[in-house]
Amino acid sequence: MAAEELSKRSSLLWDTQQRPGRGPKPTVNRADVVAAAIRIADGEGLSALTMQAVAAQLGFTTMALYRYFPNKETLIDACVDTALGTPPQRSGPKEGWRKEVKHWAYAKRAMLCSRPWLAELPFVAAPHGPNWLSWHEAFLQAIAETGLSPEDMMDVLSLVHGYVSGSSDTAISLARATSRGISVEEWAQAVSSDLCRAINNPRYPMLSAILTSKSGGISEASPLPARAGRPRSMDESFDFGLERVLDGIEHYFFG
Amino acid sequence: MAAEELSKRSSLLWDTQQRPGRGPKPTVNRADVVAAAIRIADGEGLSALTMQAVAAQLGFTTMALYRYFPNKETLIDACVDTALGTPPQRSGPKEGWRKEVKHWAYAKRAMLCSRPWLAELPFVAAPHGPNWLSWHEAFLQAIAETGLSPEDMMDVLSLVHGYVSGSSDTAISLARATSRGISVEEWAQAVSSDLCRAINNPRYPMLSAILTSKSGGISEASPLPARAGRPRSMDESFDFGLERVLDGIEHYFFG
DNA sequence: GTACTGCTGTGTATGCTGTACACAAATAAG
DNA sequence: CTTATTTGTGTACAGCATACACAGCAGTAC
Repeated sequence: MAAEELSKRSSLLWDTQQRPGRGPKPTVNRADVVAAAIRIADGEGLSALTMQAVAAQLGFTTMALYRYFPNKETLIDACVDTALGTPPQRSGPKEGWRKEVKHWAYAKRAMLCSRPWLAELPFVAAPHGPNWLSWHEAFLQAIAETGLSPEDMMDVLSLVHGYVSGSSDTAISLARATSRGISVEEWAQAVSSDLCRAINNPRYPMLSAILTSKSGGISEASPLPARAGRPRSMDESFDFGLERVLDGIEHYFFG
Repeated sequence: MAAEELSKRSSLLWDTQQRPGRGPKPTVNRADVVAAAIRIADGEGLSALTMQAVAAQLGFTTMALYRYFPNKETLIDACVDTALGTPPQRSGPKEGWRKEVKHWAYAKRAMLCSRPWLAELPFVAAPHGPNWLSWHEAFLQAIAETGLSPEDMMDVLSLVHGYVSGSSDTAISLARATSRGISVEEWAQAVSSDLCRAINNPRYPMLSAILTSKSGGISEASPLPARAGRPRSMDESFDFGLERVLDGIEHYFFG
């Protein structure tokens, strides 16, 4: 049964290896192996992360790695958790839950963008390691003062967490492209040329209209409070969405 | 430069192959190849999706596939777009933007969960194909009546889209596990045993407190409007978050 | 001390992967 | 009919994760 496999993977993440005294001392430890692997992923992308590359980085034979991790999957599990890092420490007095959550959200987005290869892994399927928990812990501390019930706190956590990780996709995609030597302009060109295939295509009337409208065709006719009509940057859109999420939380819980 | 590669990948997604008359008729077409590949991914997971497996499924030699797709990456691009499918057609009168958006969000979540292998691909990096656009189109139609400006519509789209795809992670992970023969109980057990490592660990005081509190320890002391104290299911949490997102949008634009 | 045990890193081998290349059969255009 | 072009095949290769047997080291038991 594959369920045991899950718990094996997980236990390796939490295992503090105490070596019994017999035999030669290992020349490195698991953390060193993980560091080498992350260096490769950071520098050359996930596809360059092979067992041979990691071994070479450490001056080892490939097979020596299997003394530290039983297989590549568990090595990657460890890389993911280490790469998540720990959320930045917020020193000084609390600034209110809303500001605290915003800091957390920005930090998480920045972390994800700085390691675009993380998003190439189905890392929800990976076991939850110490650092993954520490991000959750930090969030809960950010909203500790609100006095919400445990269940509500977890719901708020999964709401914000969901929004942040989902809406960072585009930024991550850009980060990956630039780390592969594609310029921002080239990337934007590629994305927009995909979108522009909708123009004048009867299958996409709304999209077509929006893409051709010189910002305002629709909003001018509308009596609604519209923000400035210029197109928004990715970061502005992220920020806008985050504010709406926080509004939603605020209105529900704190009227 | 890798930028040309992006546009090559994209153009294959939109290409309606008209074959010049010379040479033998191909026995199948691209759609057949994609269908075979998706059948494999659906049935045996992404790791079983090899060129050899797809070819075997079609009764071909492996190399024959390269007459239809120049490499595996472009085949997968096509699989992703096809697997996204088209959003369900909403017939009948519109029920108001809020209900329409909810329908869209549920449909998208259901689609993602029904094909957990989609989440194993960095598919934001993939080019945006016809079906990807059709989901965006459907969303825009859901909020068409609001009369928002094009820029605001796009921001609302990316907000809801971000929330839905990000917060479906856990459900997708479960779907993947069950499709691999792991029972719901086993999966829940694995996840919760990871979480429970936080208990009594001084690194995770909040998490520890929340996990040990029998639902109410914190909320009882709170004068805030709390929902029923029982733990929520994944779907309930998703729904709760979605409502908050919609609240946020509503208050901002239609306050 | 000496023998034993269990660990480390190495060397070699295997099966699977994506894919390059040359070719034969098939088909339409001239 | 000839010629050009395309389909599917066969063979080949490099790169991948990993199984297995082995050599040497470092403690433990006597």
